[in-house]
Amino acid sequence: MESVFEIIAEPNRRAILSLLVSSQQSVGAIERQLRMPQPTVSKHLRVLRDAGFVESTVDAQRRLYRLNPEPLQQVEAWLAPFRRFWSAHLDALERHLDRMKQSTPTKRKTRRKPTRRKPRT
Amino acid sequence: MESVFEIIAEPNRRAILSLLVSSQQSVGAIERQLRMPQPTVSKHLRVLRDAGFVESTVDAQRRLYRLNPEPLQQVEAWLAPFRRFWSAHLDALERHLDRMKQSTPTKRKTRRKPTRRKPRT
DNA sequence: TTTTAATATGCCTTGACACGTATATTCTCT
DNA sequence: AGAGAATATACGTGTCAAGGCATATTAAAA
Repeated sequence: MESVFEIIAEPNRRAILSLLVSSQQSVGAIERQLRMPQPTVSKHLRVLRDAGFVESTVDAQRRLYRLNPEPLQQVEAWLAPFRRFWSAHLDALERHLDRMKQSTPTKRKTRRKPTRRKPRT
Repeated sequence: MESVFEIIAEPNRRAILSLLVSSQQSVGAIERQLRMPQPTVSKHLRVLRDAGFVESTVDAQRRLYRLNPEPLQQVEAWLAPFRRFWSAHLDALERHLDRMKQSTPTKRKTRRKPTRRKPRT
């Protein structure tokens, strides 16, 4: 289980995380609210904890799990560069710029019609 | 392949998406820049396209792929509620509130020592 | 029309992971 | 100490997706 993205790819884990936004929860509480078998909850919590998404404290026999934001910030970070795509309604503009750049590392004078392209090296 | 999260769970797909941030690219260009076999690229692009992450236009035999932001906005949306966890440095405050809520749906009088916390309810 | 470039698809294998069920572990309370 | 609650872990199983390789497809160039 490498990246944070694989962690949050699992629906149940996302559910657990979302649940923990409001407050910390015991395993049993999660189990009941999300209607999933206890071993499933524990296993997912294990994964989440190993990945640093949650932390736990002990309260007698029960464990209270709470959110730890760091790993999610990685997602946030990855997402950042894309944000410019919807932050304004510059859809058209952006598409325009897109066309202009058209970077293709190999030298390539590609145009459409009469002038074709050279047989690429 | 259901959720957008599973789509971006794959490292190569994330790489492709990131590559498309700068400009649209042909399959071959992606293939070369990311150093991955062509079928792999095509397959991932297929997945990305089916999921609405990219769109393509035809340029002779080659296809130009460009980004489509919508699906990523879903990630953004899911992430939103968590943002309050790092937006301010209210880590301490937040942890405090966390403790206060402490919801445990079932009736449960199990307490620890003489004076624990009030039996909730 | 034959060849070559660019991309897509099909098949097969392999590995990862989620789940269910059973069981172990650790507390608490009587 | 014994019973029961809360949580963790082990094991076996099925599924599904990613990769490799070969091949099909489409378009262009010779």
